[in-house]
Amino acid sequence: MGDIKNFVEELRWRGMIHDVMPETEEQMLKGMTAGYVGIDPTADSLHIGHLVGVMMLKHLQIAGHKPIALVGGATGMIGDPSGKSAERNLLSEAELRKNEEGIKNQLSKFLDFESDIPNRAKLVNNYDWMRDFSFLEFIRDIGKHITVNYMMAKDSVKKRIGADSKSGMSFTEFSYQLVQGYDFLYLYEHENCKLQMGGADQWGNITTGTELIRRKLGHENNAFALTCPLITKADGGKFGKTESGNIWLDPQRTSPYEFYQFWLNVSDEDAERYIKIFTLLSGPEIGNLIKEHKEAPHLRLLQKTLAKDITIRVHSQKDYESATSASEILFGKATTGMLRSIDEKTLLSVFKGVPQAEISKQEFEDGIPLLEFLSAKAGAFKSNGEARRMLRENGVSINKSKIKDDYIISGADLLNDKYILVQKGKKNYFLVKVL
RNA sequence: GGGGGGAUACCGAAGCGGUCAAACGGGGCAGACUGUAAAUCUGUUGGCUCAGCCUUCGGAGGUUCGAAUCCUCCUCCCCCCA
Repeated sequence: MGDIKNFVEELRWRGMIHDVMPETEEQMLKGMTAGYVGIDPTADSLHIGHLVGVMMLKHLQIAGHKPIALVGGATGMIGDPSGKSAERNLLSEAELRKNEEGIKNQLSKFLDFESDIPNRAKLVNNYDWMRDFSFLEFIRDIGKHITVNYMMAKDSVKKRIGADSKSGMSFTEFSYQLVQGYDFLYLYEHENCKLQMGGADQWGNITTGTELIRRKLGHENNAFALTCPLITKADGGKFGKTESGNIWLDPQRTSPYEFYQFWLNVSDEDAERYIKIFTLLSGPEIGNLIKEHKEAPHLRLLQKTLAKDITIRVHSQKDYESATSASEILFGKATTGMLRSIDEKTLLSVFKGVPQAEISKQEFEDGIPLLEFLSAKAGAFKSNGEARRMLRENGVSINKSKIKDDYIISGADLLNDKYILVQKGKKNYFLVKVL
């Protein structure tokens, strides 16, 4: 340890810097510095949108600095107005604590909280210091140092107060930046934390913090800010969302197979950016990968490398392997015949991440209308109408063979005597088990 | 407290007495093309026992042969003045 690497430079070549406060780089080179990222505990799991912040902390630790993950128990009860057009629902304390627990577990896959090193990672919850801070104390000791004029100048506020705002802004939301700013002040004083990082949308909130530190503690007290660009998709869509919602780190919410598939499906353009952000591969390694990928784009080396790296880190080597073998069977040249030749154990492991449904043997033998089977039973469609439509569009397969609306499900369709594979389009699979 | 504006399907937004299950855009889904990519093109996007029927346009009533469209009351939101 003791070796300090150039943290800012590392993030820079990875394209992870949107904005840095002047002299931040100098500070980070002086010696071990603590830096933090705030995480909203809106759920008991992180999703991949959180991953950028987590990676920043990871790089911070690698560079020899001390990462602090701040779970925003208190701020999470308020809701950050940045980037939101409407106020959010408030969370109860019980929910917050449960969420904190889940987040903590996931973070430890990335950060070293355990070792006996000086820059061991630390997890804090701002609820613990905000809880007993009375309103009167707060406005007297903190609110005093920041003018409303200053707060109103922030984009996050202007957007909500301007004429085109649709819902106005509550005092609670308005106070948000000050509460977050106080977090920074608190960590500065108690953890000697001099840096706050976050997404580009956090710049305003972070600088309220550095401003507060300067005004309350005096000008010799300098705190720093660094933000990374908001992760986007080349086509303008939201990063980290799919039809079925967020991509979570929790395997209960997003199976390792889906997780792997998400990264594998990233576009070429995005893959080049993502691999720098979400893996720890070195510059030269990434340069080579990009070069190789361009020579044979159809092999999708970038996507595969990216997906592998993250899946193993978040899940495990084993999960990665079963995800790839499942992908192999589902997207490879597999045919109905091949499906039939797979033994039950393999079949089940392949479809571990695929939605499954059950149907009784009795019901099956009595004969079941195709539409009902596809929608109500298999769960592939929300309504019979949708199933009908998809059949018309030639988008439904059973056991990898396209079917028409006059198809009759029978015992001949059973794989291993009890499974039927329903497929909607190319990528959506559903496994029905006949018991 | 006063005045004005608004609430339409996943989102944005038309419609202002029948031809409205509701234009248009975005998003979603599917098909073609491909590399399980992007771009593009096409179809589709309330439900059903689907060429017919049923339930929808903030809520409750009313006018009318007929209402998302008119009237009354209610709820919620925004803006301006005090």
